[in-house]
Amino acid sequence: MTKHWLMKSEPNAYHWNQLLKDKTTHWDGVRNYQARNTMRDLMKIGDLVLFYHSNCKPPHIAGIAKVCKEGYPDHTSWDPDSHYFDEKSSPENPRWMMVDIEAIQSMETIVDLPQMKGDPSLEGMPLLAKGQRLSVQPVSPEHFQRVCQLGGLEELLW
DNA sequence: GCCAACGTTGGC
DNA sequence: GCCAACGTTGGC
Repeated sequence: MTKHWLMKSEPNAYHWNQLLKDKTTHWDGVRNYQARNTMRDLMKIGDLVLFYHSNCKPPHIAGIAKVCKEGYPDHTSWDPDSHYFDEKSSPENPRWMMVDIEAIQSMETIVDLPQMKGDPSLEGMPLLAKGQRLSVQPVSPEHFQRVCQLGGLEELLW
């Protein structure tokens, strides 16, 4: 059963266009337990991902990706030179996990946050909940479908 | 730049 | 186990 997720990235940290160039990337740097557990336990190969640009004007969904490698240790967590270094993590006892994702396709038109907030059929979407800041979060199949539709991808079946 | 919301830390 | 202090997220 394919599941659906949303992953946030600040455009100046890792831009959707970079994923288009790279084809795939490992989602390193998540240092939140709930998001880690989602990547470690729940995200499976083939699951679909909304790629969200946060902390920009306006925040928006830029494209669709899929999980291409399931949870494994985030090596940046034991790299002292990494911005994401965590002294409590080691190769023997990794504390943080990541998945790999692969770009599928850009939105025809980006779907921005005000648009999503104003769409009645996206009511209840976790992204839109007040105060939520999870960088990896679930999306219902219906909400995923609707965002694709708003982004001009209605001809495709997700 | 502001600040509300949230998660983590650490003293007790 | 509680909770105050602190740091971060991220929209505005």
